[in-house]
Amino acid sequence: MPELKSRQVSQLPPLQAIRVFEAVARHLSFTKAAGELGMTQAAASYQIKLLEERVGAPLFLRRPRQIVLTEAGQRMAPAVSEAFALLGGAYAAARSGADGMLCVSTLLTFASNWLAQHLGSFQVAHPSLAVRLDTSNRLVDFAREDIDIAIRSGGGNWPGVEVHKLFNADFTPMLSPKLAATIGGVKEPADLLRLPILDPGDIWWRDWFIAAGLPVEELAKRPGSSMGAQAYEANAAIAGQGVAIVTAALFKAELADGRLIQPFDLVGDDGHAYWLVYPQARRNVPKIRAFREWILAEIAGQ
Amino acid sequence: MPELKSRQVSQLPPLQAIRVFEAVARHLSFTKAAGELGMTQAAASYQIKLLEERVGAPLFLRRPRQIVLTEAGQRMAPAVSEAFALLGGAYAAARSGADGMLCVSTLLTFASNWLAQHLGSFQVAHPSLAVRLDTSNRLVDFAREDIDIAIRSGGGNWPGVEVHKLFNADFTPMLSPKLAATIGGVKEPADLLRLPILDPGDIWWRDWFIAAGLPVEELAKRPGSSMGAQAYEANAAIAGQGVAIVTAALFKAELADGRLIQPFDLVGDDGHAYWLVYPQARRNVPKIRAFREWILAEIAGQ
DNA sequence: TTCAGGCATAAGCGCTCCTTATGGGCCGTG
DNA sequence: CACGGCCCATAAGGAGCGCTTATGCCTGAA
Repeated sequence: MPELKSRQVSQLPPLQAIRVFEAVARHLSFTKAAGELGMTQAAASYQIKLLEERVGAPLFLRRPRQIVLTEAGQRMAPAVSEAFALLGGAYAAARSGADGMLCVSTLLTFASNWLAQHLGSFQVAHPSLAVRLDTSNRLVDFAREDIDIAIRSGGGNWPGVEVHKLFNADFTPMLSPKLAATIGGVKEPADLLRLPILDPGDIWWRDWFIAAGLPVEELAKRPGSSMGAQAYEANAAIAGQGVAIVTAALFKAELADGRLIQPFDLVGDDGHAYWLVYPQARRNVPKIRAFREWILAEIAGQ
Repeated sequence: MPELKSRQVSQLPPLQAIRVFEAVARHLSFTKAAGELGMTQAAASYQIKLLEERVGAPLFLRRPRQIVLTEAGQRMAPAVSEAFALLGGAYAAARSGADGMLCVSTLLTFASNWLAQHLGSFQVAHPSLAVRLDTSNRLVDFAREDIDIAIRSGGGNWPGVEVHKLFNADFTPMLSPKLAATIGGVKEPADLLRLPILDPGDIWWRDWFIAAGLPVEELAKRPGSSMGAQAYEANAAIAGQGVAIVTAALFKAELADGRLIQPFDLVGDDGHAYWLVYPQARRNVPKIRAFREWILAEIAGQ
């Protein structure tokens, strides 16, 4: 659309020159304005001259000890100042306003079993930061979604992002004490075979069974019912519906208050872990740095 | 004032990037925005990336077939657009607004005896141009006064200005027919000696007397009374108070209607002339070009 | 008269910003 | 299902804008 192009080009003034004009009009001094803008007096003089040529009229009258605005300059100055105030405000708002809202994409399980219990201390430490949680198991693409930082599970090798390991995604069977009591307690791995297995198709079960020396064929026979999130399976386990295989680190509260028990110390580990990830380019953004430092300290401290 | 400097520098965004942002936000397309701004898509991409780094947050989400504003971008876009509208308006107003007012500095005599009678046709030809006359005999300095164009009398060799000769500042005696009748008509130069000479100390009288073969000693004896402007002396002459030596070209109307007569064809010429002058740099400014072309045609046509 | 303050101007160069070229991702179509 | 088109990202390279330094001029004050 060439007509748009020519229209715009001719309609907008040289911006750098306008910025200088605004400062000079405010100070009524080339030297002072140049100082404010961090450049030399000669540069200011150059820009004003440039702008005057573009406008087609002098903007300042050069009087011996000072300069004054011409009529044309007087007409232009107020609007220009206002425009820059607007621009500066919008820019500042975007800078700090963006800092006021932290969008965290997190896995459902992590959100309900870890963040929900810890986020309070982050809010206390950063009261001006509003946290928006976006829980989904999708692998977020920072370029396509309005997400600042994410919790992911996996191998930790994603390109273009900064990663910090939170904890290993090891896994171990867990069940309610009441369910365990129905068979007189779970003493050894084989006891599990006498109980319902939640999501027996899960590769974790297979890995753990192998590690525990149990026959994996058993699993195949079980009716499959994947709920797709540890939190759901854990709830089923708490309700006594079966044994779930989950990451122990995410259920410390349930273990502590006895809703769940972890019958064996043996944990499986497929090399996966929970990671904190965010775009490398944004590692120094205040709110991202704040969240990173908080969560790493929180993980290390517990 | 270093604190001002740092404040400003950090507060204002990179303007070129902001301009690109405004266009991209309007089109929601890098390619189209780049087209509007007359640059390549790569350049727009570069500037947006730059701005995003400065703001500390992404401004657009890159979706497959289009881009959308992030929250931060949405906050910034309206204010930025408004600011640019303001800027564009102020700039356009200064460009055309400056064209709407033409400040002419002119000699008193020229204003009252030539411009006053001709300016009407200029107004008709350029109805949108308001002309402000600044009559004074000072030599205006375009850098110090808010003047677009000037009429000057002199040798025509001024530095830094464009000059056009309007007519020679030749001079010749003029008087009212009634005064001439009091001595039975003015037939030859010597007749003037029998009449009052207005401003006899004027160098023009001396030059003309010499050219006419009259004794200049006569002039020295006369009581001096310079009025400093031809218009005043001409008025005195019209009132019959004496003989004035003035530039004939400026009194064509008075000659035509008989208020003044020019008894001799002999004119003095000291090499001076009336000139149209204006800053060289502004020779192509529309209103200046308009006035120049008009006055030269007017002079040539009469 | 000299000095200080302020703007204009010239020369020179660095750095921003733009261009060209290329690649990748996604969508529609044959 | 593969291909072409559309759009954005990125890298490398170059041009010109816009800055700096240096200097001069003018004016008003001491």
